[in-house]
Amino acid sequence: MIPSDQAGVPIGRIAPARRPGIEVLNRAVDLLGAFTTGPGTTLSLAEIARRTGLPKPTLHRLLAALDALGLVERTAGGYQLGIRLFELGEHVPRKQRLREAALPFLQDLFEASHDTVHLAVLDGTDVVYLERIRGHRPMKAASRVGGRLPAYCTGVGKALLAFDGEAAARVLAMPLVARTPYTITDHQRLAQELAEIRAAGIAFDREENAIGIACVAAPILLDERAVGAVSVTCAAPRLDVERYAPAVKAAALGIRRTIAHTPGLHPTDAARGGAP
Amino acid sequence: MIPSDQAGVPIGRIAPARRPGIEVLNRAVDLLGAFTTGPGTTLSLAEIARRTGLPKPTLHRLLAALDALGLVERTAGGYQLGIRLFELGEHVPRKQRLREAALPFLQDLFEASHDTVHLAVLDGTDVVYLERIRGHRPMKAASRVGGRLPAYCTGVGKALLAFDGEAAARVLAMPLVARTPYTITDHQRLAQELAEIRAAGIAFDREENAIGIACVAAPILLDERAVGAVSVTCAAPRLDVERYAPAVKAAALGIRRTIAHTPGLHPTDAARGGAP
DNA sequence: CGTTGCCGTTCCGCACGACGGAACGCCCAC
DNA sequence: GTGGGCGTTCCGTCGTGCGGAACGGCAACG
Repeated sequence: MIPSDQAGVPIGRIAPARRPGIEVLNRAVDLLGAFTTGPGTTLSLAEIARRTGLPKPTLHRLLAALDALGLVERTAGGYQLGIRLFELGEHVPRKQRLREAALPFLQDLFEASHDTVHLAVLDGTDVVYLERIRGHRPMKAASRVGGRLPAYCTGVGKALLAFDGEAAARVLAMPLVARTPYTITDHQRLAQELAEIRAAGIAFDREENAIGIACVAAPILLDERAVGAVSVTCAAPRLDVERYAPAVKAAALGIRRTIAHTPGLHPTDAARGGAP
Repeated sequence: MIPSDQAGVPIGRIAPARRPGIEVLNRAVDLLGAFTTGPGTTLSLAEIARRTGLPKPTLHRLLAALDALGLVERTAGGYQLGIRLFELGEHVPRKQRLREAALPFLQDLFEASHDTVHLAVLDGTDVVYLERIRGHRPMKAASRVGGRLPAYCTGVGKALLAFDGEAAARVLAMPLVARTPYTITDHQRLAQELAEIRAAGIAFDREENAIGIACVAAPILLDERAVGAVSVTCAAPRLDVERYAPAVKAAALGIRRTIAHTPGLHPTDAARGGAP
């Protein structure tokens, strides 16, 4: 009687996009991630639905659950990330230990250069900034602590990739989109540059991520693997970024020395970071 | 015939402890929380099982899922909290905005007192520390940024409760366990003290949380409600903590002025924090 | 004023995915 | 050799997360 019955297979069902893991968790983290992509820190349910593509009733339920757990807080204008997340974030050892050991050296580097100084680690195929020290000079395309950028187009990112084979392999198997005319988009060229960085122990970014921004970066090595990277960033016209190379390298070595054999600085994972 | 069959109700099934929300999420957060209770930052699966009471196969599955999401990282000796959590934590507006506005005032307070300075907010019936500035004086019972303490036995906690009716009500409906001989464990007495704090705009902690530690705290008010609190902490023998009261109060007022009408500083929630 | 659009919210029956006891292989300490 | 603790896999069951549909409130519109 009802014609559409014949279809048998429901049409609306667009490939459930089989991801590994537990669906609810994946979705919940997508939801939380919506707060870190794009501007705004307080999002309405509808806005989250737009960013994540999840159906509204589902979000409603998830948000209620996350609110009760303190991962999200309900405010007048919508929802925002909750204090509990901050609490958990402060207990992340990769961040905690590295930052603690590195801070004095970052300070020195800042004194010496009076330009923006960064400390970052690798996560999948991205870099995440753990710390930043900056002066009063305006810096467009401002990075932020807790911010995330593709590794292949940043100084710290390339420094890290050069000393992390697995991660490099993942990046080299992934389309490299141009963020400026200077971004490296050719896999072979990237592989070659990583080799050079590996040899020199220093990496440069010359407006590959943002026009007008250049930087020098050095990896912090431990057992032949990079557990983090330091960099000095400044306005591109000043081509003397290279002047800071020795200082940056020295800072990285200093940090390496103080963390010596601190455990738990590199994860032993492999998966993750696969790109469409 | 197996006699136990007659029971009808399975014995092992200890009341599923009906919590609201989504079970998987509750458990996942319990799991993550295991890393913030007790010492150690790298836990084995078995250790997590002990702390959370969850069955091992379940944990195994959860950990794999959380690892794939970056909330947890697998290392040589077990699991640890993952960078992704730090990333999310840095995007929490309650923390971000307050901290940013407060930092200069905290610095001033430190210059003036040369004792440990704290910035904290309320979460449920606890306080969570957002920032700490401390000198070289050793301070036992060390607090930590991202740390959590019951509100009723800390200076900042009482300052916050005095100006948050809902939270105070929740605390007053909850058993108050003594952490030192000086801890307030009587509900009526606490209610009275909160009233005094409300009148004076200043709170004291005289070894109520830890022996040998005293502090002065003042709430940061916005629309009659506390959105955070500042405190100066020092060794208890020095009974002149009161000397700092004016400075602490002034700092709180200064912070209040700079955040003026910043939105999103207090959550509108209610639930949560119910205690067994 | 009715209308339209977008919002957050509730309902409810179905299907699928999380669940965990049981059992396994491993390594280490005794 | 043996016992205990560990991480891991399997698999049948049942509970629970799912989301389309429908609702009421609100603001902007003609």
